[in-house]
Amino acid sequence: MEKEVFRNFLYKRGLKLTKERQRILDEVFALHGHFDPEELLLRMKNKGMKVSKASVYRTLPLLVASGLIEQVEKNDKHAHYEHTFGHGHHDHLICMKCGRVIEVYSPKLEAIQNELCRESDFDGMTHTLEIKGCCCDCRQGG
Amino acid sequence: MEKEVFRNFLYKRGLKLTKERQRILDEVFALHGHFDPEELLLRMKNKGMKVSKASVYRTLPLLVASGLIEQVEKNDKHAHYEHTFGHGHHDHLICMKCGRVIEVYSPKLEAIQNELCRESDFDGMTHTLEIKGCCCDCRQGG
DNA sequence: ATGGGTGCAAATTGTTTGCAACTTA
DNA sequence: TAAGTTGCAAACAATTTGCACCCAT
Repeated sequence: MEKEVFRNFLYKRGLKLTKERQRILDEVFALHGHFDPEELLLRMKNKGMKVSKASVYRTLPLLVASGLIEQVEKNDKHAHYEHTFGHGHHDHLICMKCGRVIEVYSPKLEAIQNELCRESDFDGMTHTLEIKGCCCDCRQGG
Repeated sequence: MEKEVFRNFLYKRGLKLTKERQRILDEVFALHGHFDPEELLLRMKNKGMKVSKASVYRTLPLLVASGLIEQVEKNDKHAHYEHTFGHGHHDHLICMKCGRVIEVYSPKLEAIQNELCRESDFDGMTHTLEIKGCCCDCRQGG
C-alpha cells in the first residue's frame, strides 16, 4: 500500500503525514497517467478538496524522494510526473506532432544500462529513455 | 564547417546571418561540453562580446533547428545544450552527487530504439538516454 | 507543547515579447 | 530599401519562500 510507504518514509525523516499530504497522495494514485502540478491542483479543487498550490509543490518532491512517483519529463514548460509504485519501470515514445506518450519496456535496455555503467565505473541507479518521433496516427493523418 | 551549415539553414528560411548570430555560434563551438543560456551569455560578456540576453534566447532554438546543437537536459532550472556537429550521438551518465556528466555510446541502443519503435508502429527520430547514479569519485570520496 | 506544516501573497528565476532603431541581403 | 534583427525593459509563467497561525505527534 502506497500510504504505508509514504508514512514510513516521512517517519524516518521526522516529517508528518498531514491531511493535505494524504489527499495529494490519494489523488496522485487515483490518476492514470502523467500529470503536472497545476493539473493535479485543479483536479483536487474541482473535487472540492482543500489544498494550496504551495502544498502541492512542497509534497511532490517528497513523493519523488520516497520513490512513489517519478519526474518523467521537463520538456515544455512544466515538470511532469507519474506514479511508479506497483507500475514497473518503462520508457517513453513521445510524438512530436500530437504530444502523445506511449509507454514501452525493454529488458535489453536494463542490460545495456549495466554494461554502460560498468565501462565507466559508474553506479547507475535509474535511467530514462525518451524516443522522439512521430506516432502512427500522425503519420497517416498528415 | 558549422558556419556553412548555419548560413545555409538561415538562407533557406529567409533569415539573416547577423554578427550576433555569428558570435553566438562561434562561442557555442568554442565551448567544450554542456552549457546553458545564462552561462553562454556570461562567457561572451566576459570576453567583451556584444550580445543581449534576448539574442541568445532567440538564437539557440535556431541552432537546435539547424541540427547544430541539441537540448540535452532540462532537469534543474534551466535548459542545457551541447553542440553535436561532428561530434556523434551519445548518451549521458549523470552523477547525482557531484553533477558530473559522462558521455557514453552504445550501438546496441540504436538497435533497441528501432525495435521498440517497430513494436509500437512509431517513427522514431532521436532518443535521449540518461542514467542517473553515482560516479566513481563520489563513491570513493563519500 | 513543540516542531513541523499550511495558506497566502509576495518574491525569484528562467524565458518571452513589444517596440523603436538598426542591419543585412 | 524592405524585411528581418537587435537591445532594452516590461511581461510571463512556473516554482519558491517568508510569515503568522495551525495541527500531528
